Amino acid sequence: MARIVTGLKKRTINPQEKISKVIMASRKLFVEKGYCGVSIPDIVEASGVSTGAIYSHFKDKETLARRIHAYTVDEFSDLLQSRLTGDESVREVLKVFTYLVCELVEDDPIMMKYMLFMQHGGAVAGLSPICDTDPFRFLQQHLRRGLAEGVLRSDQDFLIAGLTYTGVALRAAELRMDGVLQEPLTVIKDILVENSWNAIKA
Amino acid sequence: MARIVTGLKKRTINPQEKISKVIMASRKLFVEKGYCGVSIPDIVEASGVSTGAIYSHFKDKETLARRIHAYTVDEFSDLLQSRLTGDESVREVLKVFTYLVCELVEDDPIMMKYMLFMQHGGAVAGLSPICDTDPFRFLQQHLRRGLAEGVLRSDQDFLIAGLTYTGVALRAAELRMDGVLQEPLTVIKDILVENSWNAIKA
DNA sequence: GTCTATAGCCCGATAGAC
DNA sequence: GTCTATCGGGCTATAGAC
Repeated sequence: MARIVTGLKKRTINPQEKISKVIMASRKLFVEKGYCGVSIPDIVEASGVSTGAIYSHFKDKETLARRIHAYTVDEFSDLLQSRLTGDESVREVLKVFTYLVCELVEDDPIMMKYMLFMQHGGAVAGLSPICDTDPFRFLQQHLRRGLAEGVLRSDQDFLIAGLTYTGVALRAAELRMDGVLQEPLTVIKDILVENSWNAIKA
Repeated sequence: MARIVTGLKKRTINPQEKISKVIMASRKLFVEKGYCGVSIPDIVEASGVSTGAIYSHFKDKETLARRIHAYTVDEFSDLLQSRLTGDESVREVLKVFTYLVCELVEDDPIMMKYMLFMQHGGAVAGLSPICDTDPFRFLQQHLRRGLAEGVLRSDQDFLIAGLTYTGVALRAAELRMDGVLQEPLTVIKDILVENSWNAIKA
């Protein structure tokens, strides 16, 4: 208690900090090796949090995976919302999405890889596909509006328009993170915006 | 050659048949549960081939995974080539690709899921990203030609044009296989062709 | 809440009969 | 080539001291 020899004490005070460490460290490991390829001892080593502490905060490994999933989707959703004021045109909203993806790929590739790759290989059941989460539904709303306003080609429905538009940036993200694309996406983001808009515009 | 009395005999004669059974059964399992989520006993049960027989044909589990990878890439490449005569326009080649993806999603979803999802979660090291394999390189060649011929917008390089075009069909495939898209891709393939061509055309 | 130690389980890979 | 039986190892999750 009163003993404060070094700053080390602090670490034991805040459990939230440990939870956060575990989530970040294991998200990184899951992205690199897949859910089943990561053991609890791996997480202990990478996070610096002991087995006991991990199990005191997460019921089991699967629960931890679900928390990571929710955390990441929320993070992406918040980032997208923070870049919008609410009165953008459909075209502008979509552009913001593409910019965000391009910048995340370069600034936080772990998070982006998780978004793109983690869902699949359904070792953990019941995770909603990333493309069916809030931020993507949000885009769909705007695409409905775009169709109603007549700025989008009318032979497609909003789902097709959405997948077409987002497919371009998301595939660019995949190729960049697989090392196929040498150039940072931040350099080519405007070309991607133009390509994907041309694909769906009226 | 020598006549065989009953069909049963054949099974023990041909080891290739077992190899094939193992590859098909484990590809399906890998797609469903991920590499690490599938045990050898699982494969034994699903394929009907015993542990010993599996290890006599594949050095270890990782080698099996690599054989599946190679088999699948070859299969896709062959399918693509079989639909081409060699004197199509760039636009036609690309259309053939999109059609193939759309039809595979409906006819052989396991194979298509493998193509899309399996690479990631690199439990097995040294697998070339699916987007960096023969069929995709082949498309890139045509896109170079398209740029040279001036039918594609000239501010993009062939890699960007390629990822843009293929991104549309591949994302449609993802969403369809995740259950987000209700309609079979065979129904919307022409819209996808039009969208993706509009994205890159001059 | 947090730690270490360990119980109990199942896996990958092999051995040895056929 | 193919089978069954099994070994050693490493995993998840828990127990019990602090």
